[in-house]
Amino acid sequence: MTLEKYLSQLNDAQLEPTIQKDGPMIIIAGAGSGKTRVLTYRIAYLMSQGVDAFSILALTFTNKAAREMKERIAQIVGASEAKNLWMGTFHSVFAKILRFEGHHLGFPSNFTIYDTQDSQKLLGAIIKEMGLDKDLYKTKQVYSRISSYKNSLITVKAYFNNPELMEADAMARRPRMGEIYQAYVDRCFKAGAMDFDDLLLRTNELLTRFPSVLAKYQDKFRYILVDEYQDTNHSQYLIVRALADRFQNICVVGDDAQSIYAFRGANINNILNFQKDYDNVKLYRLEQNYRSTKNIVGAANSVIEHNKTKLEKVVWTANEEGPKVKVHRSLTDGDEGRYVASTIWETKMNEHLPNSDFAILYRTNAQSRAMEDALRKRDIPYRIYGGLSFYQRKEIKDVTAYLRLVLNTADEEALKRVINYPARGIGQTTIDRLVVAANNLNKTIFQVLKDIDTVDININNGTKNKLRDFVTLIESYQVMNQTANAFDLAEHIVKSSGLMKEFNKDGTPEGVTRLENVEELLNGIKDFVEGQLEIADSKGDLAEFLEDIALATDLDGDKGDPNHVALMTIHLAKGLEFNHVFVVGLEEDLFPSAMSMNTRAELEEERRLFYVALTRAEKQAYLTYALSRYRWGKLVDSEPSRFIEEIDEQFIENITPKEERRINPMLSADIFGDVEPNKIRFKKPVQPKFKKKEKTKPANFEISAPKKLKKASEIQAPMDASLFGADLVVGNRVKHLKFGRGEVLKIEGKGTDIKAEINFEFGGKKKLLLRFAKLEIIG
DNA sequence: TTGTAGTTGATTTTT
DNA sequence: TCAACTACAA
Repeated sequence: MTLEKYLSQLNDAQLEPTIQKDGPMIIIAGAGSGKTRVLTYRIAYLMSQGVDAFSILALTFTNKAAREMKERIAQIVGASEAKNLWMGTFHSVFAKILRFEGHHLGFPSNFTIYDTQDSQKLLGAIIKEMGLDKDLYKTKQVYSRISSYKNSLITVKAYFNNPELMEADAMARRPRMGEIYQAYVDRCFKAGAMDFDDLLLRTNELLTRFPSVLAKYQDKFRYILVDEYQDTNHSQYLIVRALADRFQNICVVGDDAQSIYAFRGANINNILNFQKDYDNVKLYRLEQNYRSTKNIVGAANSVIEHNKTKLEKVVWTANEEGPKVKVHRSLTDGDEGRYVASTIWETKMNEHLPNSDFAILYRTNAQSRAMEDALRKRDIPYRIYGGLSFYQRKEIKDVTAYLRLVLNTADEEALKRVINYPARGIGQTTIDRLVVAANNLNKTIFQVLKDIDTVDININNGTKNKLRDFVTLIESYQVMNQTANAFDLAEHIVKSSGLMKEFNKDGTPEGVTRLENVEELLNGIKDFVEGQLEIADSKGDLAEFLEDIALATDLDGDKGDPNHVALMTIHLAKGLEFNHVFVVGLEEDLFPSAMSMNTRAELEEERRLFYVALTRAEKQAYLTYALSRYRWGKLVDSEPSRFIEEIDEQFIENITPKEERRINPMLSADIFGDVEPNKIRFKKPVQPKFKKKEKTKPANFEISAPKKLKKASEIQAPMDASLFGADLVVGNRVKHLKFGRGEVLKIEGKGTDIKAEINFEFGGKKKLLLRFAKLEIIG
């Protein structure tokens, strides 16, 4: 397909910014208005106009968004050209640049990236070393304080020059914040480590202090595109400004109504004031929503109307009206889960939908449990996104800490993590003394370890021997790293360090899972090494792998069976879409969160978050809430969220759960008896205490549903058989969205259950249900 | 120095 | 509720 054909898919509003080649421009893109399409086609268009892929920089909010966009561009311009684009998150792109240029700032090219955990551990250690009260200086709070300094480009020096900031900290009874900040920055520097915020802050430092470096990258990135501009913080804003300053070919895309990261420093003014930052800014609006039904768009619009701070725009849709947004009330969070699970079950069976058409979105990760339990009872496959990501699990961090240390022996957090794990008889006292010695001598801990014989330190000879053994161990890994690839090294480390034995030791189910996770990590390294070898200028070495995982999120690398219900926080769901979306836990103090109701700005952010949630839905949105919910292990009463009330009534339908009345006559009489069907009562009802929430569950409810379903699928079966797989035979070559090309090995089953075993290029042999798998026959 | 029992405190969101 | 940290005994 030619580029013209692609461009012809766009409407006028989309086409204009797509082929606007030069100059500063801003695209205000409403939810579901096809902004990703505009961005990808625009990049393809630029390349068709002779712009070198190497000089295009596209910054996205997640790695996943970057990867998907790159894939789509590859389809248009070819993979080899698309490969040369600079496309990724702010963090990953500038981490790469810092590896090249970090030496200007005194950082080694193999610097470590500290994750939140590393940073907080280091801060905890510093607070302890300084002899401060840990209840007053809570590591989490100190960390977020420092993070916000960094995001606002307040360096240690700037901090001490700013009496207001110092006073604010003193008022918060933390007068020594500045010293902690200083110590933290020093220690990171000495460890050859940068935290997430440093990746941006140090980039700024690099571009400001070294004009030649700035000029180099200004000249390189002649066209800059920034997605999700409403979520950029001050630090990111300055980087973009600096780089775009020379050619001013800057295109930012965003939606102020979807700004949901102010809590971590995103500045909505970046998008509101963009037109003031550059001359002759072209403004485009994408207001037609292609994603959702009229009812969903209408409901979302009526909610966001309540916000005062916003850019004017009218999101509309030509899509069908669709069903109304359904609002459901439950007694408890457990009932809420059962309602969601049974609705998914019925809908997917009645309408023959794959699990992947459904998503459950919530405000806090803790809410996933009730949903999980209910889905598991009904055998509905699901996947939880976010939460504790794979790479943050203890056993994974244990392994990667060894890898980090091999690469960068200055990495203090990695060293502290592994020096006595598995146990080697090197205790806390010894480590404390080592840290003190390292600080006094201005050496890294590893250097002190290497010089343990000459350093004046109060450690007995037995322990010294253990320390020497440890040094020898790490150095042997370093030698191996010279020649072996990342996989062989990692495997060797897991076996020889005693980690494997340690994980093997306990036979508990958790221990087994841990082992499996380590195995998965090793497989991941193997895949990475093999994948990287195909890329020309990549060695497939350890450093690249570590950088990859340091910046990876759980949303990345969506492995396994793709046909599952998605569970995630609303924040994670941004940019995604699903046919059926359940937004659960719509209760005051939960959503909006109790911690975000102090100021109008905070509440408006919660409302934008709700707007994002609602606009994820294509066909049907459900809003659910419970009258009481377990929080902190206690059953607490809750009121419906104000956001439900804010939706224009014409777009919603209140579902009165019949089974609630049936099994709880007392309830229907006392509480709901006088409620009209389509009206929700917003006064807090007098709540009888239900102790045994499990027992109140109607027993026949779960049994009746599957029966009904079977019938439905039987009726549909003959029709389906003719639709799916009829023309697929063994030996066919097929193409799958996720697994790529493959060959059909076997076809089995009949009716709706017709399955094919296919050997894919990515992922190997898979059995797929043809009624769900969207296969394209290619030969 | 190690292991365990008991206590605490956190649940807002994440690159 | 539960994980993570602390204090204490061996």
